[in-house]
Amino acid sequence: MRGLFDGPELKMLDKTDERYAPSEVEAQAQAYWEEHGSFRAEQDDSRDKFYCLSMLPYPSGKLHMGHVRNYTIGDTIARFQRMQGKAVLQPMGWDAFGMPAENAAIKNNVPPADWTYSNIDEMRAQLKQLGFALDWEREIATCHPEYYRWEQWFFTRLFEKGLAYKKQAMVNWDPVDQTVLANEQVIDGCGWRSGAPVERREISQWFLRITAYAQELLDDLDKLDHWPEQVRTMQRNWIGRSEGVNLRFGVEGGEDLEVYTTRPDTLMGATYVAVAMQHPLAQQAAENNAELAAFIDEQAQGGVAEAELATMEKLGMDTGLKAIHPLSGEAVPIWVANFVLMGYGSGAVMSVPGHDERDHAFASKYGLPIVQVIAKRDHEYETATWQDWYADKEDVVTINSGEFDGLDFQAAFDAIADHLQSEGKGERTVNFRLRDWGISRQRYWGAPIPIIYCDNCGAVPVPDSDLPVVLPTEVEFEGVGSPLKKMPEFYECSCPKCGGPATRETDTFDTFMESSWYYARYCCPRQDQAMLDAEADHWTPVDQYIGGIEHAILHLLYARFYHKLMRDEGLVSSDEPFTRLLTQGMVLKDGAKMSKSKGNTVDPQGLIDQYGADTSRLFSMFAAPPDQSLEWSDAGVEGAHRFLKRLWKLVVNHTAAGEPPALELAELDDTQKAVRRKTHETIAKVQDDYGRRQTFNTAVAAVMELTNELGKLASREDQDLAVEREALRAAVLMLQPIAPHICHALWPELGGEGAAMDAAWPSLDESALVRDSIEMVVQVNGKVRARMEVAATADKDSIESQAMAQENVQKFIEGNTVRKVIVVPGKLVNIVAN
RNA sequence: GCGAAAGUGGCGGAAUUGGUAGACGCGCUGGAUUUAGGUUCCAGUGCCGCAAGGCGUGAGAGUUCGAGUCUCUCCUUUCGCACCA
Repeated sequence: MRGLFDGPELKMLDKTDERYAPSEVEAQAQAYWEEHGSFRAEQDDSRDKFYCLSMLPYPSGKLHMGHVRNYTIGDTIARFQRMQGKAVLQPMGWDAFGMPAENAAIKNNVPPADWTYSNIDEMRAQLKQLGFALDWEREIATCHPEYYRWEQWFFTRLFEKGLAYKKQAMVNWDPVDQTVLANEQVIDGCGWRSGAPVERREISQWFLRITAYAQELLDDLDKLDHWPEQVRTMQRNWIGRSEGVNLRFGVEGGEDLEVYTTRPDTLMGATYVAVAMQHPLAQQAAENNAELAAFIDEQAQGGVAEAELATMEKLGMDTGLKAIHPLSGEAVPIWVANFVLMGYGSGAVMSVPGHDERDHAFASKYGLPIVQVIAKRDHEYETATWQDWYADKEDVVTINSGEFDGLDFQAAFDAIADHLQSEGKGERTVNFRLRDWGISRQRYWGAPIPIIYCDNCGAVPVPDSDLPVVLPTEVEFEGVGSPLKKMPEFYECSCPKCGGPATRETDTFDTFMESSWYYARYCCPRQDQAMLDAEADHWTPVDQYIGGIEHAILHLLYARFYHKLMRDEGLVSSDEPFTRLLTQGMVLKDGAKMSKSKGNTVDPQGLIDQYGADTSRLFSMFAAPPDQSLEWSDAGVEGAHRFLKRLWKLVVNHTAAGEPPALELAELDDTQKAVRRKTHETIAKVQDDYGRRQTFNTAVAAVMELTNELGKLASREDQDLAVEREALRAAVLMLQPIAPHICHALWPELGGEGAAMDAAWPSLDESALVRDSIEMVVQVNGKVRARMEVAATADKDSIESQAMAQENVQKFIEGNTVRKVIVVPGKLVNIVAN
């Protein structure tokens, strides 16, 4: 079969060829776009800018269906906005650092860089095959020194500002492989390779002070009114602002013990204090207590993931030390408990077993005293079970609290906080659940942390002139520890301050560092004099961001934080990086997430080869709304393909009937008017679905309805053809964002000027929407009993009387009294009778 | 354990502001075209019932003239939990 086009110029279809041949259609369309630089983004002050961004992929090998879905959503929005007249930027790049490259290196004996770059080449080719309107001139890979150079530079700025600092933090330690494990590498408490029980171990690591921005990160969530509410809620909970009191228990013969509580009103119910195993008091007590030392040792087993810590059995042991209660002056025991985390607050908590479930279970287990200090107002408080003792904040009063008795929550909070404050034993504090961001990774395939350690000068940032600190790519990879630690040519250096012998940091950055600012770098990817420039400020913030819901907290919070850091460095002027967010759902097969380990993946390449890019794109947009999970279906793909074939044939048959005359609105019969109304209803709906609702599945359904409607134009009168032409032109333009190749081919057939992707969105004729009459439903007691045609201009009274006159309505109200009639104009009438 | 979602025919889903439940697609059934398979086209298709009608959105309660939609309780599934990306 010969091709439909001889070259990238727009050509008319061969009228003898009625068959839809996606591979040829798609190759021709892509050649045209390539030739015309159709995807290039340029600043154009005559048009509004629109920055459409999909989360950049990790180059793991080949595209998977999740990628196809994500980038089709992004491309659909980008192409739609372009048809709305916007200057659109849609870039693409690679989140190229990470563990899988190291794992592949160990397994296949390939350097991580080689593996990564060859994956990028493969995936780039696939993205091009799918016809995404990406500006490839702006492509970046985060493993390029030209990219991470600026991240290193920015880190040294943060270091100077005191926003980057070092402290001890817990990691998963594999005692056999002598290496740090990621949480996902800890399987049932054991290392994934060695199988050895994992230990919790503290090492010195770099942190970014995200807590300094906690309040702003929380407050600005209110500005993000185009983000899904659940994402904002999750971030709010993650930041976890609470108001409470930092208070101090005295310790006999030692420094005061500080605890944080949000419930100072229950302070009189604190019958013991629990400290973390790494707390100095615990360590001190263990020195003279072999049993306690053994307990602490034993509890160091296991991983550091919060889910693991939160579900493990709550165990503890008495230190033998006593704390002095700040109100009562009584001595209460100090216990070590495995659920108290050194990293949170001060590593110590006051325990109120009368009103906290976890404390209650712990106290019951170890025979510690339980005291009730809150009761529900106006109730007998001697109740049978402790759960009835009320830890609520509403409608409660304090009891058993001496001078603080009889107060409600807020009064007790204030009275006790004020008392502690005046005694110098505590102060009101705002606390956040959010912890500072640990950015050190003991891995090779990442951006080197630009710090030099000098015995005289301490930690010294690498000077700008020495950046980037380039990661060596020729490495021996054995899988035990980072290769950088075995490369003196990398870590041996001299101190930038004093010139003395010094050692370079061998840890690398968390890969979230790269993905926290790439969106800004796309705007000026080749800028070699600065991290960002004016073009970055022109395009940012991103107008539409699309990515997986799994990034709802970490990535999105880090990127928001980074944006504020860059703002405060004068690099951007906005407060938030992403104006609108769409979180796409997962791609499932047989009800489970597609994954290699489950063996239920579908290779998009096979789909493209068999059906073409347009069918793949159409299916992924039609099968489910974008923010919900998408259930894979081979039959559904067939259905999408069938629709494209039908569309192709519709256009071929239409053009075969000859060139239609101009529309003569006055001459249209009722059928023609109805089809024309459908056309314009569809334009209005699809525009709303693409733009406001972002429900692409219903947009496709609406276009399908429109093409189904064309079957009603049975004859081939001139005005039939004119109405059909208008409908088909609209259908092709409305489908262009989703199935751009076939629409590119069909558009000139329908008299379209230029390329379909450059065309303006079809204009809506409001007058075509006008109806003479409307079908309304008549209910009796909420059940549908009749349908009737009502004049569009009818008032409520005439609608009501028309409804009452319906034969079936009379039948159902017979013998009853009509109590009420509700008329919802244009929709229904409900007659209440009994 | 904590946080966030989801649950509607045989299947994916629709119902946008509390107002006709099941749009659109798949599948299935029947018919037409075809030598046949496939393709394509037409009609039907929530369940029970001959029909009239009744029932029906995970379960149970509530608010309302009216609830898939709002409130409460419960069940199930999925996602995230700070070193996977």
